Amino acid sequence: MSKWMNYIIKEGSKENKLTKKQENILIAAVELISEKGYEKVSTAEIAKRAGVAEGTIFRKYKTKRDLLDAIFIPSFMRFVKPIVIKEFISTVLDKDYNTLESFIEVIVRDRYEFAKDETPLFRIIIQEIISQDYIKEEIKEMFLIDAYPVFTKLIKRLKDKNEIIDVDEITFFRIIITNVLGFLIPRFVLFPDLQWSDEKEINMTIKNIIKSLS
Amino acid sequence: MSKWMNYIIKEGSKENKLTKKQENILIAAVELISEKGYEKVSTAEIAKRAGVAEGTIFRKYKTKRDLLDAIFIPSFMRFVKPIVIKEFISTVLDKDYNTLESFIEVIVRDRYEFAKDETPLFRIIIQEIISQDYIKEEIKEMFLIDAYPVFTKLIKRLKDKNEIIDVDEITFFRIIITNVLGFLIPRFVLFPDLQWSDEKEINMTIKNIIKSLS
Amino acid sequence: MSKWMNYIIKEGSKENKLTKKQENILIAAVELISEKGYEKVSTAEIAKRAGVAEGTIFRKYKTKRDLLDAIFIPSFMRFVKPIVIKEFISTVLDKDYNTLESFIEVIVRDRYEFAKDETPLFRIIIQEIISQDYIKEEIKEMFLIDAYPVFTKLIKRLKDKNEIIDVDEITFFRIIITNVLGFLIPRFVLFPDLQWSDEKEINMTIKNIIKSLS
Amino acid sequence: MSKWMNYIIKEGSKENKLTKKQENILIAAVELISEKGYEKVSTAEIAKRAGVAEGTIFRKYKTKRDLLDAIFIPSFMRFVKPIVIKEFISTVLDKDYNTLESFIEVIVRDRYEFAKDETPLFRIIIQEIISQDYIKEEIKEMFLIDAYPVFTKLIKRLKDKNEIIDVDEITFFRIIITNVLGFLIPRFVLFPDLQWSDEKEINMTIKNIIKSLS
DNA sequence: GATGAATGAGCATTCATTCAT
DNA sequence: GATGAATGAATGCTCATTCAT
Repeated sequence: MSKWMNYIIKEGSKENKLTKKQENILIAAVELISEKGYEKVSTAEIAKRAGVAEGTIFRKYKTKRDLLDAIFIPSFMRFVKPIVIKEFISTVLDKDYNTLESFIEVIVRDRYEFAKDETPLFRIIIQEIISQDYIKEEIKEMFLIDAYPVFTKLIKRLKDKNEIIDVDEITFFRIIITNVLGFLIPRFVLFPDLQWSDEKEINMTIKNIIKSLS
Repeated sequence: MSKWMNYIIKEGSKENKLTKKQENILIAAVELISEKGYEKVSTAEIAKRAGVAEGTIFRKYKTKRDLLDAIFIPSFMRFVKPIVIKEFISTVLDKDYNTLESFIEVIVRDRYEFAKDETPLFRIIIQEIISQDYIKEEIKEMFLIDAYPVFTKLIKRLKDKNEIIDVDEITFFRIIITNVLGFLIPRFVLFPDLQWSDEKEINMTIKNIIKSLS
Repeated sequence: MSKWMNYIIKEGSKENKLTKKQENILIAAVELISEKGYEKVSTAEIAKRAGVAEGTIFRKYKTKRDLLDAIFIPSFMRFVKPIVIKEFISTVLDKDYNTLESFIEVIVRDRYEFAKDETPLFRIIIQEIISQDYIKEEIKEMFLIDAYPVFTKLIKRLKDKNEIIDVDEITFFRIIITNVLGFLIPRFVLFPDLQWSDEKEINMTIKNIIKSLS
Repeated sequence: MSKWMNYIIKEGSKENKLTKKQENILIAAVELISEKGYEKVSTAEIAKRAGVAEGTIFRKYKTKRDLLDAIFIPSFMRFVKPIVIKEFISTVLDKDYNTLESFIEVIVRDRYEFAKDETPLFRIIIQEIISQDYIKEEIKEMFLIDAYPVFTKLIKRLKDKNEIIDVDEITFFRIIITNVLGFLIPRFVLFPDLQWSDEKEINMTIKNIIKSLS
């Protein structure tokens, strides 16, 4: 089981400890939804692959949607939050990652590692962001509440060092997101079978972000 | 009605002329599928928005999937083929677009115009490519049959002029696709509401492609 | 076109002359219903094979059932009536077919010829008799009104000649029907592909009827 | 509930025990299909008569056709197999039924008992044989694999005793089938309401078969 | 907690029939 | 008379969800 599958299970278990069966349900759901898409997978199918009765899913998750959220939300958080939360950015800035480049590099590589190690979860995240409008609202809100003030500080600091141009917070965010997803979506969702030189792509993504900002 | 909506309708009418009601069905289907995704839209919903009886849909389109294909296939062709078909590339090369930059610029701007003018169709295309594995196969096949030989010539020519490095055809194709979609998907599908400087993004996309190739 | 297909068309034409298209509809309907059964054939299918528009069928026949009746009723009459109607029996009795055997032979051979020459119509008749309870009522009524009195006379006459035992009219009728259908249904509907010695079977059927009656 | 309705339910229960509701579905289906024919009965109608929700039918039987097969196949086997399987024929031959007449009598009376006790099932069998061509193929195959070799032995034996003429296996089979169905179809399917002297008909059927064979 | 039979609203699809042209 | 687009009720079937055991 992957590191993050493990994390989701642990997360869920803060409130109610997950049984082995509940674990299997989550694993089966991630596999199937990632392969076929949320709408095309039936709860009966998930139950069958998980080796449990059809009703068992609904003991823990009131609805099918709840089950998806139990997968999507922590995955999404893990993927997005580090860009967004105070602690992460402070840490980065306080450390030797004191330049723009080291900061961007950490972000890109971390996102890449996640998409690579947890491709099924990454696929689910992308599917959901595309099809669920409400998620875009959540992202916007999350950005405004959590990221905006931190970004203000960060931008000021980098600008003081003459490392970046005078950008507003939204543009700063957008440039990073666009470049990261612009690499990871074709790489892991659309054309995973093509020949990719990942290291080269990562470096180019980093450089593009920096160039856009400086 | 948009230019390309119009095109789909005209296309269909080569064989069987579409009635006003059949037109309304297509328009309603594009709107709804683009908004909610193919799986989440019911034929009853499409019929209702189109102002027709549910049975009317099935007079023209044998299945719900047929209806989607009648929208998807011509849109997809319009989006992808110009990169791929002989005539287009020959034309480009024979004209004053004789340098790499002019060639790339035409491709990027054309794709951008399509995604901008026909955003609902573009959203449908992306949804389908993500969820339908068989489409990836079709793209691969289309590439091998149509694009590969033309690309060979094009690459040779550009290399002779020292405009590009020594890349194989697949890499050439991949670099273009990745960069174009890496811009257009966040721009029109994921975060259409953010503030975008389209002209700047287009230029950066062009430059990134060129840089990757040279 | 077979003799009896021709007859059905002529029959219908007593009131309204059938057009060529209406003829084609009848022909197509007989073929398809005989092959696939009434329920499994759609009016659209019949229209297509007949080379007419879907609506055309309903100009002549108000409902699909009307169309079947236009085929079934005259076919059925042709098949059953001769046993039942006065004129036929009188004719038979007045001629040199003056013995039981000649009478039975005419009936059996006529029925056989019909089933052989008009197998599709015969199949439709059998299908209908099996599935439509109201037809059994019609047969009963037809028997009581038309056949009963004639049979009374016929039976008396044959009994006077000592050719038959003392049977009531219903039994007389039943013995004939059973034996004829007991041969023709397996022969033309159930197992038409087996090797059959028709002449031998016909003779045996005749003999069985006579034996049952004498 | 009849003996064989009971058997169908038990049969099904070898693998999955049938619930009371599933039993009711089978009973309702047999009644309705026998009365109106498979095509004319809707699953909604069956569900209503069985007193269950429509979805309940499809929990056990994936399709409406599966439901019919669950009724038809064991009924058909019960009706046909004894003529066809080794054990039955051996048993018959080894016992005191050592003459042709006793053999034929067992077959005819068994078939008659089935059609009498399970008339609805018998009606369904006949409907199906008439309308489903693939069943005729199955019968042919079953005959060739199971019955043919046993018939060869049986015929040889009877011929050695001078009880029958020199007939091939197919003819032997056909004569029995034709005569049995030629009695039972008019008796139980077409005109069940006529006055029948069953004992007399059975004897005549037996005699006809013997006469045809000797 | 777990089961799986049962539910019933919802779905895509069919098709006899209508009617404006 | 003929057409064929349009209809809408009905059909077989799916599936998330419930609940008695």
